[in-house]
Amino acid sequence: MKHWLMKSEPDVFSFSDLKKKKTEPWSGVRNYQARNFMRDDMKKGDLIFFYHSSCEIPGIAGIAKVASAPYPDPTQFDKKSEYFDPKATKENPRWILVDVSFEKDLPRVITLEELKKEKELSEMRLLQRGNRLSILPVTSQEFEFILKLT
DNA sequence: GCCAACGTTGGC
DNA sequence: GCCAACGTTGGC
Repeated sequence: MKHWLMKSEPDVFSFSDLKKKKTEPWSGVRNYQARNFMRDDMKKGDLIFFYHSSCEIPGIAGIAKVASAPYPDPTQFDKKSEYFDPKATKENPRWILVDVSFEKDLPRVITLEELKKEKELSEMRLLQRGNRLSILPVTSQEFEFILKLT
């Protein structure tokens, strides 16, 4: 099983929003690398760190999981959506997503500040310079280590 | 195929 | 609000 970290701005869609809704299609990803992770590497049941970005206290807010196989992001076909892509067609969809579902709460938010302090996490993708990807792989070792921080 | 210009991300 | 870093676009 692979592990992931997915960023979301809590003002737009927070971990508690996911908990309320149970499952959410991860629409709106418009970056090829992030898309490829969802299309090629994610498997139903993979565990996800749900990360809050661009907010007062950035950090990992909870655990989610991949809840579907990959399928075309419907917002790319929707002219009224801010994610509409005129170059995408039903025959040739450009943007692929998976459903993400609530898995479990963490005892507390694990802050970015905290993660940065851990020597064991110095290689973590999230902490590398200039990382802007909204979906990142997390190694099993990193995943287990971070769980123990709570 | 190169690269300058521009837009976006996200921590601070 | 600032700005570093990076992705995308489009002219050539």
